[in-house]
Parts: sequence; structure tokens; C-alpha cells
Amino acid sequence: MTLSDKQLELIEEFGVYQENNGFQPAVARVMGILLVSDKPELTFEEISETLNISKSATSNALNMLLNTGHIEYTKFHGDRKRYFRIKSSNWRDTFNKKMEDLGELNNILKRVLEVRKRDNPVYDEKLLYFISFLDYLKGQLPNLIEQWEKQNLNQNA
Amino acid sequence: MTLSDKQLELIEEFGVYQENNGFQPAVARVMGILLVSDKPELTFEEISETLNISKSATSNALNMLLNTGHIEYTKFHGDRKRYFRIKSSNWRDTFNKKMEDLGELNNILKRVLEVRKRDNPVYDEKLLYFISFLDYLKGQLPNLIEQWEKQNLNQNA
DNA sequence: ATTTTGGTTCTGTAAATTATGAACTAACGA
DNA sequence: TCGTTAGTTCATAATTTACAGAACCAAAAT
Repeated sequence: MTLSDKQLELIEEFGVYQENNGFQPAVARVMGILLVSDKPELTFEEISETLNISKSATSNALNMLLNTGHIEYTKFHGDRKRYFRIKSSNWRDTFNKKMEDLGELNNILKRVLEVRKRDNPVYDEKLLYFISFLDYLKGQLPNLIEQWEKQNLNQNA
Repeated sequence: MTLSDKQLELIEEFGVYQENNGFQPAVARVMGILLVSDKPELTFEEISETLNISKSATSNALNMLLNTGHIEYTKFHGDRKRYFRIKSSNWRDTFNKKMEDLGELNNILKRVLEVRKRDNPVYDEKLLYFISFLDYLKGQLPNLIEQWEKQNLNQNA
């Protein structure tokens, strides 16, 4: 399998992005190739050879992504190979993870306010505002999603 | 300076959180101690000794945080020490960074759609939805912030 | 039953990260 | 101006990460 320069570039860019999200380089590249390749499903061999990563690294990456629910595979009759593809639900999960992450930060910050004893309330004020904003955002998010779905429906009607 | 068990625990937890955001362990702990300590301003020595990290690590961490605008310091007359505190603007920046990060993802995904040539449009559909959602979110965010500020004002009136 | 092949596992290691400690510097106070 | 000390820099040590290569395994094809 061959990829265009633009595809290779995008794999790299997406790879770096996912590295910043805590994925190993090779794992991030595997996600990348499944995302940008013309064929939506690729075999172990195609991934390993096209990305130029060893069989062991490929095996580890694919199993890791399978275990974390980022990819899945199908098999075809009379063919021992597995055909891997990224799960499409994956995108909403990515977004949810970011939001949960902010929720975790918010929980920590709330406990900070409980634990530290500062004389000057000015130091608490900014923090309180931020906490309140995160709470507000969290509360409004379902609304927002609903609104978007409604609008999206109208567009496609 | 001494910290309560709860404070130490929070420093650790906040530290891990910030490590996941790409900060070095020691840097993350320094941010943590400035966040949870009873005194809002701490000296080099207090930070180094309380966190039990070497002077060099402390120096690197503080300078890194100064350069990236996460902390600042003041000096007092007749005292050679600097007194470090976290910048309060820091919180909004944290949030903005998360949103910009989603924007970057969105840009990559848009280019993915341009570059890959898939026969079956079903594979594009989910991706298109997600892109459209991120665009919608980005557009609505200013609104949301405005609404929150309005509500917040009423609360404090 | 044997071979082929799709994939796994184990071991070694290169490279990057992160911190330490000691030597050093510079500025301030006395 | 001299000593003290707050802070920096540098070499290096300790870990961790991430991958390759080879040996290995199991199921399917022949």
C-alpha cells in the first residue's frame, strides 16, 4: 500500500497530536494510518510495512488500541488476516474525555479551596469564579448538544 | 513550612493531573504547592525544602514556570529572596488551551476528509458530524461565557 | 501430518527524560 | 569591600520509554 505525501504528513500531524494525549508514538501513528488511508480497513501487514514499524511494535499497538476500544476488526471467510478499522464512536469519546478531564480538574480545585487556609479572600475569588464556570459549562453541555442535534437535523431535512 | 496530609495529597493529585498535561513532575509539584499552601507566596527555599527537590530542579522549575507565564514573583525591601505565586489568569488560560486543542484536532480532521478517497460515504458521515459539532461548540462558546457572566453577576448582586 | 503464515512474546538496548550534587556566580547587606 | 546567601549551571546518574529482532506459537491450508 502506498500513501500520498499529504496522507503521510497528516499521519505525522495526527500522531503528534495523539502523543500529546498520552499515546505512544507508534500507537498514535497506527491510529493515524487507519484514519487517513483510502481503504477504511487495513491488515496487520499493511500497517506494519507502510508505517515501517516492527511486527512487535505493530502487535502491541493494535492490541492496545483494541483493548481501549479505539479500533476493531473483522475477518473474511477463507482469509486468516484481520482487517482493522477505527471505531467511529471514538470521536464522541475523545470529546467526552476532554470534558471529563476538566471535571477532574474542577474536583481538585474544589478540594483546594476546602483545604488551604488563606487570610486574604481575594486569593479564593478567582478560583471560585473558575470553578463556577466549569460547573456552568458542565451543566450547559447537554443543552448545547441537544441544540446542535436539532440544528443538524434541520440542515439535513 | 509544614503542610497537612490533605495538602500533600492534593499536591500529588494536582501534580499527576499536570503531568498528563505535559508538565515535568517537579514542575507540576511546584505549581501544586503554590496552589494549596496556606501562604499564597512562597520562597525558593520553602518550595525546595518542603517538596524535597534539589536546588537545581527547583531553579529549573521556577524559571520554566516564569517563562511560560504560569507564575510570577515579588520582592520585599531589604530581602534578597523572591516570593513566588501562581498567576490567577492562569485558570482561564488552562481552559482556553483545552479548547484550542480541540480546534487543532478539528483542523486535522477537516484535512483528513479532503485527503482520503473512500468509496463509501458512510465512513465520512460520522467524521463530518463530529467536525460540525466542534464547529458549533466553538461558535457557541462566547455566548456561553457571556451567559455565565450575566448569571454570575446576578448572583453576586 | 506438515508447512505456511498471521501474529505474539521475550530480551536487549538506544534514546529521552528527569533529577541530583557540586561548583560556580552575582548581588546585596553589613 | 568583604562575606553571605540566593540562585544558576554543568556534568552526570538513574529511570523510563519505546522500539527492534529473534524465537516462538497456533491455527489454517495443503
